Amino acid sequence: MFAALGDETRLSVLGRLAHGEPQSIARLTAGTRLTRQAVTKHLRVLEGAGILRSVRVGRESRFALEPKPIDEARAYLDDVSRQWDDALARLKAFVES
Amino acid sequence: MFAALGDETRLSVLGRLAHGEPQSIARLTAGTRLTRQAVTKHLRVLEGAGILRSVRVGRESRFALEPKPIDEARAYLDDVSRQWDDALARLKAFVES
DNA sequence: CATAAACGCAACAAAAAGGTTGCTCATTAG
DNA sequence: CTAATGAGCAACCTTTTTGTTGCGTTTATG
Repeated sequence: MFAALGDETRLSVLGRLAHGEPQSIARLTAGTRLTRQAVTKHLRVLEGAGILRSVRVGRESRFALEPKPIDEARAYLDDVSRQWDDALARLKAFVES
Repeated sequence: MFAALGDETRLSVLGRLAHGEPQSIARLTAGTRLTRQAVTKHLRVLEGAGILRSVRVGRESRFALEPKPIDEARAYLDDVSRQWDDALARLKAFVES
């Protein structure tokens, strides 16, 4: 999941898909300096991580965002952050005792 | 940032640091099947991403969590999620009009 | 129907990531 | 003081990622 997000190209694709409608591969390729196949691979990675969902309509594949995995990632970070806060609080309590 | 989180070993290190006190490299290595150097590399990656902070105390380096970058990542995911919700809302409004 | 657009698949090349080994240095413990 | 522990550095190897090129297939368009 995080590995899928850990790439500039994929993050930019995500950004473009986040605030618009589903887009085809050719459309997503325009605006990058990469070939269509390179972009395709990135899209498949994101799809494999469950972040995107693709639908074939006519001769094009349209990719759209799938918000659930993103929420899960957010929840995970919440967890880490909260655990750390707790650990600090315990440390503080220990030091002050 | 996400790239730094996108590795099992590093995630587990993060998990172990999240709910405890700062730990040395040798300590973090125990419990993995990796060599100390391998773990060291992962720690440096996390440090390079700003997720960890290391302090040399005596002959050991202790690593601790730095919560700010994690909050930033969370905020980013919030953003993407919110933008997508808005996009869906706009689409819905458009369809119903 | 002929052509072009959008895509999938496979082979390949280059670069980056992940990991090990060997050696050295500094710090602590006995 | 001596030995052992905790680390840093560098070279090297293997695997994964990232990207390209070439070719074939399906769908739309003039």
